[in-house]
Amino acid sequence: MSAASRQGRPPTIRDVALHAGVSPMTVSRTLAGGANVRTDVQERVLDAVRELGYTRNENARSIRPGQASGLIGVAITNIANPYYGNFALGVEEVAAETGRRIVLGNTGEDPARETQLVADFLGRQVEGLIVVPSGGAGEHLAPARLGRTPLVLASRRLLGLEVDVVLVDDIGGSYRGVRSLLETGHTRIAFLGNARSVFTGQRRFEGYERALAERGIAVDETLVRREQQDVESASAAMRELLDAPVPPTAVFSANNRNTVGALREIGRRLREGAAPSDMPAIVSFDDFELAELMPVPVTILDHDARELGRQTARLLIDRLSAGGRSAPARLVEMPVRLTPALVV
Amino acid sequence: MSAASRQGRPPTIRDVALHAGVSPMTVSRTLAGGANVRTDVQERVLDAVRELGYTRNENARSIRPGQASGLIGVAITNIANPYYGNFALGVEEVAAETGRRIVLGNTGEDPARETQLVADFLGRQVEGLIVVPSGGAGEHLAPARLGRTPLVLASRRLLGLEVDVVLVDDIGGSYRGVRSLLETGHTRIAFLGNARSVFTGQRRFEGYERALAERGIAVDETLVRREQQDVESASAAMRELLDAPVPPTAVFSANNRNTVGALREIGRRLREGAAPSDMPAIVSFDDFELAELMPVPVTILDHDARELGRQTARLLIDRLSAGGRSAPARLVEMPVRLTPALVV
DNA sequence: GTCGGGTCTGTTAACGTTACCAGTGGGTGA
DNA sequence: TCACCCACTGGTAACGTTAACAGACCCGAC
Repeated sequence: MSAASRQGRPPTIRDVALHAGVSPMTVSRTLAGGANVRTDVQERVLDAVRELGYTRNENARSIRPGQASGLIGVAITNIANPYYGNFALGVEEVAAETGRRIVLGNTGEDPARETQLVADFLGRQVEGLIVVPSGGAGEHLAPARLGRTPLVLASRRLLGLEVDVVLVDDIGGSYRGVRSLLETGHTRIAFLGNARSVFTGQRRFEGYERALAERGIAVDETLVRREQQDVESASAAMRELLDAPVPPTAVFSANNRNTVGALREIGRRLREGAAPSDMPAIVSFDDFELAELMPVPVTILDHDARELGRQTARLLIDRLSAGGRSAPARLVEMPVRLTPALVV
Repeated sequence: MSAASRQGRPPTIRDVALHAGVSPMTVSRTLAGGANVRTDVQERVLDAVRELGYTRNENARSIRPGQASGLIGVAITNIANPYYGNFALGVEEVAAETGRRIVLGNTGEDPARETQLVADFLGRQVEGLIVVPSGGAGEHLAPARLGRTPLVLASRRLLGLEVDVVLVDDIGGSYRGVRSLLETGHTRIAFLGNARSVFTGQRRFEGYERALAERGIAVDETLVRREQQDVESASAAMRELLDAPVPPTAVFSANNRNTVGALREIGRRLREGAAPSDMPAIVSFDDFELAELMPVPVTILDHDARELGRQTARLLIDRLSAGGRSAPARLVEMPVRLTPALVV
């Protein structure tokens, strides 16, 4: 029988103390490492712990001053996206190294949910916050709201917020991707991406623009589609582009969702008898599995989401171990790797 | 200035009370909904809350008897896998409906990490646990360890553990998938899957076996590969199969990782000049994006991971709202949908 | 012998919150 | 006029934990 002493409530340190015939303090000391507790007493305590199935109440522990909760709040925009899954994995990895755990929340790109999430994280006494901002103005991340809780932003930046940020080299990556298309002779290159209001969407468009400008090519607004939110709308945008009187010969897709949507549309046309050689070449920002098996050449602009997570977590851990001292905000930019299309 | 009253520590309910000229109790009542607090007093309190940037300390709150933490611990084997990402999303969705939040942990298929994770979850006073077991014996999930904390298992089952489980119709799905291959005339069908010790690996093999047996075909052990852990080893296994004196004409892949590995190997051969018609047909348990664009026909056995997450969460929420009453353990089996290969 | 130092253990008082009880004051009905 | 109820507010004590202090004991040095 390992029944708790009180009806249906988990055993407390007092129950363990009683069971082992010592004071709660001795139990606490034993569990904290056993300094200044006789070995035989420690054993008695640990036996009692096992017998009662005692687990220390971390919440009660964390309300005492100086006791950190060991939690890091992570707010991402979409857990189902493997990109953010990998990001979370990287964060978790680094957090685990310092014995911390992550609480993960999904904002679904909704600023209201993000606000609520951050408030909840703070209420649970997280030691620090990692946020992939979902586009809102970000008052809920203002220093006054966060108090002493450090914050690191990932992927996107918020204007007017002086905090650590880890970004991807969106502009440089896009520039190189589009340049690779120009070098193989393409001049009508379409852009599929996020709205101007999305930080990465804007930056990736900048890279596109810059590469074209270098060749003296003006942006053709009829080739630019920036409102797609999901795979379906990306497919639709691709359909419009391909049905235009003079369709593009190449497409620069600024993110994973757009790439998948574009490829779905291409697949549809191939099944209807279109020739692969009539389909545009694709450059995709963000990797996806089996890209090398696509019926049209797909060049990948890849960055390691997991490493992005690690870097972000490291900046945060840095702040945490620095105590209260506030260093200036840092900016880290992750490199982007270009993988040329494999020819099937 | 919204400086906290005490150096660098977040404001407490007492600070708010002082600032609003009321007692802590009145603040607590206001924050709990405002019953029996005059409207003008409520406003004064809420003003003080805003001004000080006060957030209720949920940890302190949760140590009082009868106050639930509002947390659900979710242990999955691999966050980076979009399958589990979608699963987590489903859980989060249902949890959010009841105002609860999830704490997500990654076990990486390591029973030791799972044990640690569960202990930590319990220490943080989660209201319930959702676990995708990572293959260990599961003593850390025994009722004695969990006390009153309800547990629901997803995807896999643990022998000797009488708890709610949500499974996928592994056997039936595999059976149908393999039968579809038999019906199109294949008789040499290879199996790529998980080790016998993995619950789903065993079940999916059973479906494969059953479909073959129905046609009077004995399992050819030279066509069975069950030790692959990742994409690379799956590719290697596929290579061996294709290099055999009499290669299989079709491959049943029991999970996403094996499918991707097999397709990578097929892609390699196609780039080296092999004819698509010489490649085996594929049936894949688990969906993946752009399957319809593969150079060989891929039939998909799909189940909705997000819905699996929702179902799992619902079983748990049920237990939570049932109070202490213990109903018998339930088993839910999710259906599997077969999507025939699209011909390019 | 006793003093100093160490090791070991227990007592007390918080941490931030809320349930419970005890008021206070005003209104209503007899 | 008085009893009673109700709406409102505050004091007290507890939730499970640990830091700080205090005491008990033992050992060796003077």
